[in-house]
Amino acid sequence: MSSYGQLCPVAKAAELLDQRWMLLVVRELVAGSTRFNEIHRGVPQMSRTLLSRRLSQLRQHDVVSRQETPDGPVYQLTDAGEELRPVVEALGTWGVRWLRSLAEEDRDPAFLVWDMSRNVNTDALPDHKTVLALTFPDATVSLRHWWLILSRAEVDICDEDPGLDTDVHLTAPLRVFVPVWRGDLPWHEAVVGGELELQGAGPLVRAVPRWFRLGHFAAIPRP
Amino acid sequence: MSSYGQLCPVAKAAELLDQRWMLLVVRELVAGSTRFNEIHRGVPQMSRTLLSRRLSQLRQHDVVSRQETPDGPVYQLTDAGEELRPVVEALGTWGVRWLRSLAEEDRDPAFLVWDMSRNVNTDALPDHKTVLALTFPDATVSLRHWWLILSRAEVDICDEDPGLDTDVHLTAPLRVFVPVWRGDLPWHEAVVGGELELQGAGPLVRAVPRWFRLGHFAAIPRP
DNA sequence: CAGGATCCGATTAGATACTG
DNA sequence: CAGTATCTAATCGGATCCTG
Repeated sequence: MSSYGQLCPVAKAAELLDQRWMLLVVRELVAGSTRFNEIHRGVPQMSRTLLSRRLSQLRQHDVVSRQETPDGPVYQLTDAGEELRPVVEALGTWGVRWLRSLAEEDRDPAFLVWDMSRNVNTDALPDHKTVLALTFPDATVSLRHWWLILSRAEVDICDEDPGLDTDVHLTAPLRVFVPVWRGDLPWHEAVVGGELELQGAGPLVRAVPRWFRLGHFAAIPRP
Repeated sequence: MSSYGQLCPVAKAAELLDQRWMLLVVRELVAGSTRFNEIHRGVPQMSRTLLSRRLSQLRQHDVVSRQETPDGPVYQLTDAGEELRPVVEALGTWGVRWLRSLAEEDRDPAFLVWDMSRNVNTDALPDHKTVLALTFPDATVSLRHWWLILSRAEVDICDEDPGLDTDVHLTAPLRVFVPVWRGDLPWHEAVVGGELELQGAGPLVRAVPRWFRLGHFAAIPRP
């Protein structure tokens, strides 16, 4: 956290926030994660050691508070932290508008599914527990198959067959589904193009697109 | 510029922007600097080598364009770059509200005077060329004395006596003047407290505060 | 689950010298 | 003025192992 030696508020803010992973940790907190492992699920490629350091730094600057509870520590944004929301929003808005090209390694299925799980439109779900199987044919074998167990109470992610009946099976290459999730490609266009397939009972299949809100920045207009 | 391996727009934007000095370079461009050395004057502690690298990266991502002119190369924000303004604004707004404590080394007189020079309210200046001498008693000897030569056409900075008649002499420790410039301490309060002194003809002295707009984020309300 | 301590390797920033 | 090339030194992040 070496200093820039400048009095400018941008410099002082950057000193804290431009450190590696820092903005993504803040993104997770802004998104509502509070537990250490919950935050880490949003930044799985970050080492836990570093996450710990970053959280300490945020606490030192009164951006985050930490409270011990019977269930373990809970991290929460302070008033100062809450006001970082516009920063993250501005950054994401800019990113989705102007940084369109994604490298292969950016299409991490683990993050994608985790992001899906926290953008479930619980109101639109069927009354009963529903199992949505996901297959990304172009992903590494170990990251190719996922299951989302959806109910109004909670959403579970499995990376191995949970042994439940699958209600709907979604198959699409990451090359297609990631742009859909980011809002670069309309859902129906991917379906018509034949690259996004849905199998299951008709009414359920038609309802699937409403089960999710898509990624946070999908609705941002593009240049 | 190693990748975060995430599809999230915040992550993609951070990959580019969270690199050391990057946001401050963007700040300079947003502030209107276009020439290499002009940009560097805003980030004097950054090595020119690194500034060169950062500008290349910004060009690679179509944030900045570079045009050869008879006077030399000119850097300008593209449409994408122009849209980084909200990011810098959000960051600075947050910084000035929540990061109040400045270390000694953050009160760099060189940056301060440079920032003053580009926040001159030319409309409020006297008709004739005016020399404002600045003394920061608590600064290192070599950074203690400055002169601003103010006219409606241009503003010049000198770090040694230009040999012109001084119209107004401002004396204040950085410990006081930097908070004034950041908007943490009202100008008149510093004067009343006796720590900000102005010497010169009465009408000129009274006009000085109107010659500057103060730092860009000085007017942001504080929590 | 939630980390702290340590060590090592990769990155990368800075200094220096050089070019047109 | 406006950079580039190269080398080195310091930093930082990740992996590993450990704790309660």
